[in-house]
Order: sequence, then structure tokens, then C-alpha cells
Amino acid sequence: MDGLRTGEVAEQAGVNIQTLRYYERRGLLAEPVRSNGGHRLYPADTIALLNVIKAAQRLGFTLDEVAELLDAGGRRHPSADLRQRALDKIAEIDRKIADLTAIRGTLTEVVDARCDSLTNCTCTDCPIPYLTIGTTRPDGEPA
Amino acid sequence: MDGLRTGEVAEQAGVNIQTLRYYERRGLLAEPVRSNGGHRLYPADTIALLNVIKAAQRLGFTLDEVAELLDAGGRRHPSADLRQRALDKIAEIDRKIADLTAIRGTLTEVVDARCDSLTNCTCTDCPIPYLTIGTTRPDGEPA
DNA sequence: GGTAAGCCTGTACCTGGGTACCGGATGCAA
DNA sequence: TTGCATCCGGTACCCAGGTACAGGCTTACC
Repeated sequence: MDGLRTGEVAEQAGVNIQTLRYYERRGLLAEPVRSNGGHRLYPADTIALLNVIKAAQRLGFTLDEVAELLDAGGRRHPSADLRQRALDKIAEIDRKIADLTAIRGTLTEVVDARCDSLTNCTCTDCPIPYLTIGTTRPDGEPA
Repeated sequence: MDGLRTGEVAEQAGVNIQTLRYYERRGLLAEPVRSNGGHRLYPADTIALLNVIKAAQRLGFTLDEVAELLDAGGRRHPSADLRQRALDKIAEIDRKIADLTAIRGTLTEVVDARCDSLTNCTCTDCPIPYLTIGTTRPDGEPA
């Protein structure tokens, strides 16, 4: 009686019920307490946690990375480890923002009707920075 | 003799040979001319095209989206369509940048040692904007 | 206490984006 | 013309991230 059932959590968080169990297997959600009959009863903050997971995912973090971050953030004195992870992620995010900003510029030019094609533009002084995006990437970047 | 063979293209573009054939099936690469014996002979600008594809992919576009963009960009008078696609993408990119910026802020706070956990922070006035990222998302956003 | 809705485990399947392997044909150089 | 590297098509497999289904048990409510 005490806690949310899978259906409630799934609906409120906007995920599939199967996904909850999948996340449990993957270690993203702790195993919740069970009713006498074996039904899962989730704490109320599970919804917020799922929102964290979804947000992180949309930003390009894999489930493994999210699990790591949550794990690091949940320990007693995680500062050093968490700090390093955070620094790494910040660098990664900065690269992504730079790439996104570059492509945004290209798209803006397209909208300004100065280009008539992304690959075979016939306009003069066409920058198409598209072609150079990511060429400065420092390796090891997952596809 | 005239054109690059699969191995050359693959090596210069840094992709697998199988990937070239995969892209051909997916419509990202036009079917190249063949030698008398049936071997593919690619035009030289294929390398640049592959770089475009890889750049777009890193920025979160699916292969289908890339194919669409290339297709739209390749037509004779695509301006209206290409323009609209570009506007849509710009909006999407702006959302991503906003989210990335928000999470970057959270991570910065973590680095500043003001938080000891991403989910159960005990510090006072903890913002954890993480929790609110993406809550303003206008639906229809692919996972 | 009956019954429908909801949940259980387990297993199989799906999509996206590739990769690997096979047996056979080609390209090219000595 | 022989021989080795390369390429061919076809099929099967891989990983991530889920999703679906089957057959059975639990809960909640009348």
C-alpha cells in the first residue's frame, strides 16, 4: 500500500512498464520493496529519478554512463571521483555545444537563402563549415 | 581505373567497407559506376560526403534525417523545403544547446564541491537543475 | 468470494547503426 | 598465366535501448 506501483510510476514518468524493469536490470533503478504478493512498490522520488535519467539520455549520455553518474553521486564521499567525471563530462559537453553551434551557423546560412544546397552549393564564398565540423575531435569519441 | 575503389574510400574516410555498402542500401550514397568486372568506382567527392554524413551523425541526426537533408539539398529548387527543414533543425539544436548548457551548469556546481551527490545532495540551496531539464520540451521529441 | 485489472517472470522480438564471414569473381603486376 | 590482394553479393551477427507476449499470480472492489 505504501509506495507507487509499476503502472503508476510508468504513467507519471512517461515510460513503458517494461522499461522500468529493464532499468532495474541495468542497475539504474534500485530494486524496490515488494508487497507480500511480490508486486513492486516504488518510492515517490522514482519519478524524479526517471526524469533525471531521461534528461541525461537526451543529452547523449548512454545508460551505462548515467548509471555511473548516479552511482558516483550516491556514495558517501564521492567527491574526487565525481569531480573528475564531472570535469570529463563538461569537456565533452563543450565539444558538443561547439559542434552544434557550428552546424547551427550553417543552417542559418541556408535559411538566409545564400546556399541552395548543403553539398553542392553554387553560391560564392560559401562557407559550409559542415565539412569541417568535428575534424578537431580528440579521438576516442564514441560514434 | 577512373574513380576510387571501396577500399580507398573506406580508408580515406575512416569507415568500414561494409559501411559503404550499408549507406548505399540506405540511400545515403548513390550507386557508383562499376568496372567491367562489377567493382564499384566512386567519384572523388565521396570522401567529403562521408565527412558530412559523419559530422551530421555526431550531432544527433539519424541516418534517415541525413538522407533527407542530402536529398533535399540535392534537388534543383529545393529552397522552400530545405529552408523549412533547416528552421526545424535550428529549433531542435537550440533546445539541445539549452539542455546541454543547463546540465553543464549543474556539473560545474558539482565540481565546485557544493554538491556531494547528483540526486541526494545535502547541501543547502542546492539547485540541481538537472531535475528540470527537458520538462519544457514540446513533445514529439524522439528519445 | 468472485472477478477484472494489474502485476509477475521469462523469453523473444524490434529498430538503428553497423560488422563479420563465406565462397566465389576480379584486378593487376611479375 | 599465375598468384595474391581486393572486391562481390548474401546472410548472419553484434550492441544499445527498448518493447511485446505468454501463462500465471495478486489486488482491489463490489
